[in-house]
Amino acid sequence: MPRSASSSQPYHHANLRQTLLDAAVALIGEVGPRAFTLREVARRAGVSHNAPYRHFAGRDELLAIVAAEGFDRLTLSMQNAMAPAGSPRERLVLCGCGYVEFALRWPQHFLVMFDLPHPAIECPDAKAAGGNAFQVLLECVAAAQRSGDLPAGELMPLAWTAWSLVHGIAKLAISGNLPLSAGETLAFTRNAANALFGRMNDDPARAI
Amino acid sequence: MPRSASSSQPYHHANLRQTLLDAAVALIGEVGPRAFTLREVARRAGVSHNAPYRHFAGRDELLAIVAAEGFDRLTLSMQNAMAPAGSPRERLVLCGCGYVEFALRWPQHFLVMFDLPHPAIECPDAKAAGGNAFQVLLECVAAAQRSGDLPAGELMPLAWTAWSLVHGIAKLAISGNLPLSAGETLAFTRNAANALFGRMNDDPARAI
DNA sequence: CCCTCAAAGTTGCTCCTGTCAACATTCTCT
DNA sequence: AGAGAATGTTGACAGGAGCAACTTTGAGGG
Repeated sequence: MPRSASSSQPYHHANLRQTLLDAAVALIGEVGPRAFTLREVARRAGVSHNAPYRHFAGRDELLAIVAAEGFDRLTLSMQNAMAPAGSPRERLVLCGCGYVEFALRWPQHFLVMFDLPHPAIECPDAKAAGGNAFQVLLECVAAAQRSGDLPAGELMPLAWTAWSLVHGIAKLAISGNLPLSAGETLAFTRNAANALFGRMNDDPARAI
Repeated sequence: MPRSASSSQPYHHANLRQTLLDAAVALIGEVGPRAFTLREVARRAGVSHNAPYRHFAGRDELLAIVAAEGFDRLTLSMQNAMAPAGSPRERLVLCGCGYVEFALRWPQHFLVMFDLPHPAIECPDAKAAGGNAFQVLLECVAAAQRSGDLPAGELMPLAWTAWSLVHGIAKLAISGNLPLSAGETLAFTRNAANALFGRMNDDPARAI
């Protein structure tokens, strides 16, 4: 049972599932999620065109799992970005920066997460991972409300506003509509978020 | 030469080109831009699977033209929404509402315009139409700066911020991530835009 | 008024993809 | 060692993109 190091290719592929997922992300990065092809992924992983079906129900499920992976990374990216924050307000701003940073670093994931027809994302893992990510934002907003950095009105409209701003920046940036470098985009994000939230506690954003 | 009213189907299809474009928009609305199929469009237009190639270089060009159509409608939607505005600041807010309203009314166009791999959009018509739409926003922002409703700093970062906010709202709304009706979404947009711009003249948004 | 020609549509191919079914190989557990 | 489940492979079928060759229609020139 030569399962340790090399030998002549474990044949039963060491870890095909992850290999396929990685190849899928790479391929999406090259040709976009639309031109992405299951058969090409299999080809790159060096297996037959039907091997992926032993690990995923089909193309859509593979993409849904890529999306779930993406949501997990998004959660981490926001948490990392928030870490050095001082005030709850700064935490919220940095959380937004983490969101955009994620999109800039893994645009493939971002596209799969948000640009795919919904049925593809209806996989429980992806929905749960997405919920977790949103929870990070929600807690930021709630904390800022408790501390008085944001007005004490309804939680959700505030959270949607914050999400919309950073989501828009992320989307426009990775589609090439903002002629900025990655660093400039992050600086811009911070300024935009400050403009939105900096003085919001002066005047409650009315509920929808 | 019975070209006027009816007769027995002009056979050389009265206006296949537009018929195909309309069928394409309808189909995209039903199945999304990914599952959209040239052959199905031809089927719905009642022509053979190769007739579209007499009018479009291929699938991508047809989609690019749908996108161009979309940008034109977006321009109109913003201009209509702005019409009743009083102050330049209100003009800007209503312009954003027009943006979101467009996305809610023609989500198919919106998806094709922004969710497609870039090469598909590299058609001159689409780029020009997109430029026109952006110009409407730019002029709103510039006018608000001139009137003092917005700080007099750099134009572009302000415009990008405004665009990002409404683009994010539009994108999240049509992908079902905001649990709001169309009317609620528009009210929410107005509030969010007011929150962003209402007091922005107190403190220049620093340039990137 | 007929004949020619270009435009607009059609049929028929080739290549590629997603997915199902049946078969082969390998691993694990006893 | 041998049974049974994982894991991969080959083969087949339906459907889409796009190319080529053929056919119909409409417009103009003699």
